[in-house]
Parts: sequence; C-alpha cells; structure tokens
Amino acid sequence: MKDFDKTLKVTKALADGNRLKIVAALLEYDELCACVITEFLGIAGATASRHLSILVNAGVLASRKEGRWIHYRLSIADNLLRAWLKESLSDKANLRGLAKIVASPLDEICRKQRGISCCPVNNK
Amino acid sequence: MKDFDKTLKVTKALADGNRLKIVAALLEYDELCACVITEFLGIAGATASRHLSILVNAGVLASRKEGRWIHYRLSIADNLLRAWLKESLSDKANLRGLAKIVASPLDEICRKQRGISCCPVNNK
DNA sequence: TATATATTTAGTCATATAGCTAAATATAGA
DNA sequence: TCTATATTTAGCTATATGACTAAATATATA
Repeated sequence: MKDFDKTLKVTKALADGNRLKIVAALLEYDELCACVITEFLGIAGATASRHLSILVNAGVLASRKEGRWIHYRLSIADNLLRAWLKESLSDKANLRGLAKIVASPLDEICRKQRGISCCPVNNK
Repeated sequence: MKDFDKTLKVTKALADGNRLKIVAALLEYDELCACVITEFLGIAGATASRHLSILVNAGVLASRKEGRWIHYRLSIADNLLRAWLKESLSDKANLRGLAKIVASPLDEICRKQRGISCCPVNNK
C-alpha cells in the first residue's frame, strides 16, 4: 500500500472516540484483554471487537492470544505518531474507571459482561 | 475543550482522503488559494469549501483573505503532529498536477471552474 | 467427547458524512 | 451604485459507519 493510503488508514482508525480511548488506555497499560477494553468502553463486546480489528488492520494495535483471552497492545512503528499520541492523550481523566477494571480477575469481568448483555436479572 | 476532544477533532479532520491531500499540498506550498485547492482536488467548490472549514475548525489550517481570494496555510501548532504528517505525506506523487495549477493565474483557474461547474458548453 | 465461554462475524438499523446543485454573501471594479 | 465573481451556506441524496443482537468460531475444562 502507498504511504498516502497507509496514512489515511491510520487517521481513519484514530478518528473515533472509542478507538482513541483504547489507544489512550494502551499508552498507560502495556497490554489489555479484549474483555477489559469492552468493560472500559461500556459497549457491546461485538462492537468493541470491531473497533479493535480496525485498529489492528491499520497497524495501530497488535494482538496476542492466550487461551480464551486475547490481549492487545500498541504496535505503532512510527515514533513521531506514537509521541504525538502520548502527548495528546496524556490526561489521566481519559482513563477514569480503568484502574479498577484492570485490578479485577479476567473471568470476573467476563462473567459480569455476560450478565449485562443477556440477563439483566442476574445482576442482583 | 479538553485535550481528548481536541485530539479527536484533529484525527477526524485528517480522516478523509481529500482533506489529507489538502494537508499534503500545504506541506509543499506555504499558501494556496481556495480555487487552487478546488482545482487540485477536482471536486465542486462548495465541497472543497466544506473540507477547508473542517480543517480550519480543527486548528489544522488558517485562512487569510485577500480581496476576492482566500488563501489557506497550515496552522498546526503541535510539532510532533506536523513532523509526522510531513514524514507520512512526503511522497511527491500525492501532488501530481498541482505544480501546473499553481503556475496558472488565479483568475484563469476560477474562470475554468465556472465553465466546468455551470455551463459545460462554454468549455469548447 | 461434551459443555462452557471469550471473541469474532453476520445482519440490521440509525446517524454521520461526502458529494452535488442552487442560493446567499462579500468583495473588486466599471 | 451596479455588475461580476470567489467563496460559503443551505438543502438534498447516496454511502459509510457505529451501535445493537444473534449466530458462528475457537479454546479450556469436566
């Protein structure tokens, strides 16, 4: 792919609030599980999954599979872009609530998401 | 506006092929008239105008009025962002055709556009 | 092997956005 | 002042995109 199209793919990948939040989160935490990211964004897992695939496809993120869980991390090769994002997204207010989620065991996060997505009555 | 929203506004402004072409052109030429940019993109003047206003609103461009013509230039304050764009859009192939347009007198460019936009018969 | 479950893919819907033409605005020059 | 004209704004249409639910896929564990 030509430089121009590659650059356009990156700017398009970054042109969404939830995807930018994912990048901000991964600038703070080296790796995050898909379920943690889903919980952080507060959206349906399927939607988070599509956001993640757009970022991976643009070369912004890479993923690592570990059993049932998939961990994502930044994979921005370009130092200028990475530095700009780090600078622009440095406000910790962007990560409100994430620390508590990260501190929970993964299966507890996923169990909670199952409850929310299909059977609200289970949340009591 | 918060940093995050400001950053999102910038990435959204850059997440379009024609707007990225405008930025590429202005990395090469300090200032360009709206009519030159319209001619370069090969789209309707009204559409180019909207792209320009999105870029200005995001702080990527600034404009200067000079008589009937409006000149645009980059106004990216952030050095990292500017450096990344310069690096990412450095391929001169992105500017194909622009040199010839820039070399023409402005009123000739505008006259040509009038002919194209409203009365194709006038082009002969 | 069979079941549970984390994630992705498929399909749908509503909104956002890029394109156009036509009309409005603002400036130059007769 | 009146006309020409460069640009923007308004209004429309078609496509792109983000959200959801449901179904499919892949992996861990009984």
